Amino acid sequence: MPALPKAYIENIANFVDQEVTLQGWLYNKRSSGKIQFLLVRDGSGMIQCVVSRADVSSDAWQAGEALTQESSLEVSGRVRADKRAPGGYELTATDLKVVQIAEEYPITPKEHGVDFLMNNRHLWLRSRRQHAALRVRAEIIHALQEFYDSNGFVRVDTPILTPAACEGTTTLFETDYFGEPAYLSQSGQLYNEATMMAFGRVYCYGPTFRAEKSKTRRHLMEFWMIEPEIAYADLDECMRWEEESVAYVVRRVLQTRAAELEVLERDTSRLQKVAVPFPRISYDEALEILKKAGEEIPWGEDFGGGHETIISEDFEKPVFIHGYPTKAKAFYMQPDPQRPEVTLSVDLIAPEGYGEIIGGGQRIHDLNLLEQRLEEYNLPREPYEWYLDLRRYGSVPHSGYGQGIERTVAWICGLEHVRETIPFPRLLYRMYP
RNA sequence: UCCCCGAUAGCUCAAUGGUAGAGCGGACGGCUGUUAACCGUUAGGUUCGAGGUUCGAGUCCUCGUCGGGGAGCCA
Repeated sequence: MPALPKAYIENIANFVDQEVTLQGWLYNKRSSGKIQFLLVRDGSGMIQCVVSRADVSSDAWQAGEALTQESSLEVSGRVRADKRAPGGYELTATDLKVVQIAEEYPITPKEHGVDFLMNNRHLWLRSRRQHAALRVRAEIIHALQEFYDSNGFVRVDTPILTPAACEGTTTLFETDYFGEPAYLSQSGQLYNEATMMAFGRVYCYGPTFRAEKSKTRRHLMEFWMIEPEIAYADLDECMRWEEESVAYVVRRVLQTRAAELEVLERDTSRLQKVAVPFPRISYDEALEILKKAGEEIPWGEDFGGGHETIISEDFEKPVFIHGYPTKAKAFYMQPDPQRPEVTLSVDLIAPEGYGEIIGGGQRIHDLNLLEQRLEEYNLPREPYEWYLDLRRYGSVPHSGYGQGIERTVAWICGLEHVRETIPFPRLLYRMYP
């Protein structure tokens, strides 16, 4: 094979009328007696390569004949703009070399069931829609980090192995730490509050674990969260960081991942409307909306997924719900000084029924109140001594929040289920592959 | 943990209680512009498991296993 420049399909427009070599895999093939249409993907994109029997060596033609779905190959040829091609470009092949002939590939270009696809998740990742969703996921993570990094936040990551519950409510995965019990982190927040006192504005990004037997389209046992924590921020500033970051990310994905959104058949007109400011309603106002929709729930109870959907349908953008009842929220939530029965907490509900994508609020900064809350929630004092220290040495009002990456990806991509937003989802009763 | 639904060829699905089939994928052959290409030939089955009803069960009943959707909980 001649030494031609290597190209990636995402940059193929830069090589029009030049001869290049692509290294990739066969996605699909259509052929007749004298012409082969090879749909080749290389991880960066997909392009159709046209092999004419008259134009290539006999070896190259035979190589094309032998190719099965997902066989790996190197193909050289001239890049050509062609209106008939879905991506706008085609490669007129001059040479073709098989790297490996794939065995009979289980995922055919027809419909498949969820169970089968999940059992073949390691292969399913190559499919067009899965590839697009994970490309968008990568863009979202990149954009979020870029947003915080360029706004004075320092990324300071928190431990995954922890000695005790962060919030004491949810079930934790327990593991053995040289004879001592250790737990997989369900949130970096408490540690974030410590690093925030050192760096002012921080965020952590990493996996979190919930041993809840949740079996819905919005739940994973292992999911990723980005958690900012901001010194001297009140609830209002907290909401402003949330909406600015979310609007930034949506704008960014629309700009750079339009092709992927199209593969996903996402209606982007809904995303175009996601600009600051986001609407803000109180818990009490949310109850009113539910009441009008015929879903009356008693004051003090938290919303279910169905309730969030009803509320989100009243708004075009993500909507803040703030001021949840104290008893419905975690022990560290700062009570509203005007109404101690509610907290300075806030959830951000995504549009179109995608549910809560961010939860957070202002934290208790007063030592005595925090000690009192630990008692009220029946939490042991000793594991929280270091956390109480943060209120002994220069305590300040502060706020923070946690954004669930998979729910954010599901919303922006318009996906039915979070299992398609992460490469290898950990689901209830499913840990393979 | 609870409620609902499902399991038949590698995959997606058909089959009134009466001989288990199609499309895709595989193999072989044909076709010079195909777009989930098309056309012909062909191979491919312990109908999830264990019992039961019946002359006869893929089909009806019981139990179990696995999976899907949802609830609760949450991001």
